[in-house]
Amino acid sequence: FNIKEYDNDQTIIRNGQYVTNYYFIVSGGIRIVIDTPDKEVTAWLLFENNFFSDLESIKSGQPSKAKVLTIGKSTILSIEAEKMHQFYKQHPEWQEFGRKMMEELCLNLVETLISFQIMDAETRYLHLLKKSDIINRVPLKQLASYLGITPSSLSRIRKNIR
Amino acid sequence: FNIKEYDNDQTIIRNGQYVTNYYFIVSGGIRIVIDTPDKEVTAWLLFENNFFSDLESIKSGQPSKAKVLTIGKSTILSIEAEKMHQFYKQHPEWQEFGRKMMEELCLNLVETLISFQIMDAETRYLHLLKKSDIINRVPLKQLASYLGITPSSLSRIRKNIR
DNA sequence: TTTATTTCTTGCCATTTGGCAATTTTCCCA
DNA sequence: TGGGAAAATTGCCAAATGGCAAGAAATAAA
Repeated sequence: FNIKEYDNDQTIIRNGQYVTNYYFIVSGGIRIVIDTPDKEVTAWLLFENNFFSDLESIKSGQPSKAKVLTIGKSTILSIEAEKMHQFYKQHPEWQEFGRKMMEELCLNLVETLISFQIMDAETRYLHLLKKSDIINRVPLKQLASYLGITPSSLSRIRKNIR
Repeated sequence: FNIKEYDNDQTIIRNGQYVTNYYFIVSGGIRIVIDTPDKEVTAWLLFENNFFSDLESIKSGQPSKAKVLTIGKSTILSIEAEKMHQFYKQHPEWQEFGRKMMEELCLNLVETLISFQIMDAETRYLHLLKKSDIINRVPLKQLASYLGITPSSLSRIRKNIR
């Protein structure tokens, strides 16, 4: 394991990088950002006690399509995916840990996905407000793209709610 | 393993059921449907050679919030989650299989989620059209809710494209 | 095959969301 | 602490999407 301290808004994974590590957030948070021709989209937000990486890049060996930046001062652990896989081979009982980790992530992804299928933007915002404190930890701009809308729309939604 | 043949549109998992099995689609397909007060939403679509279940219900022991129905004549394998977990314990090397399964699912979920964050409905439809033949295997009504829009909107999008 | 049912399409209009730009507010850092 | 930059709010209007309902088309049932 490798431990590293970051300041606010520092890059952990660059767009185009070949990702070879798994990461764990000890403190602070990260945002996973997709660069598109016209904007930056916050695809996912994570805070302390969560794992993250770019599974696709690790699995396929292709460069990452996303970048990862810290939110506030953050302490991040990292381990080579290769070492982790070796560790799994030597201690197969730990595979269960990896599987449950993935299951947990799937459950969160499914919940978020369904929120896009069944809710409009305002309901999605209220839903997020209820279930997490993400809303108080990132600026409106990033929250908006996480919700799949523009900053001005989110600003108007907030005004409606007041 | 238990094997079972289904006709079109038969129920594999009922809404409110306590799910205790993992499933595998040998042939045919399934749709995962969420009932909301005003409509039925097709949350996910899967066809042959894929696993599915209700991870949340299995994990939490709570009744399922979704139902699962066949698409066309389908052959479905099922196994008790409990047996599967025992099997994992006895053959830890298979945990890797379970973990990779989950990873694969995560990758698909992430891709779909990002499509909601960065694309409008028309682009999302074209994207789906390009990457899969789902579009030819389910009626417009179900496709629309999978894309998070109404049937009439999807019908108009199709008209625009022509 | 014929009938009945469901799905699909389309028009009309309301609502939501986006694009752009000006102003205000907040935040950062020199 | 002050000044500059970024973020947030808001108005204006355009575009996208939804709600509803009627008619056409497709599908299933008898």
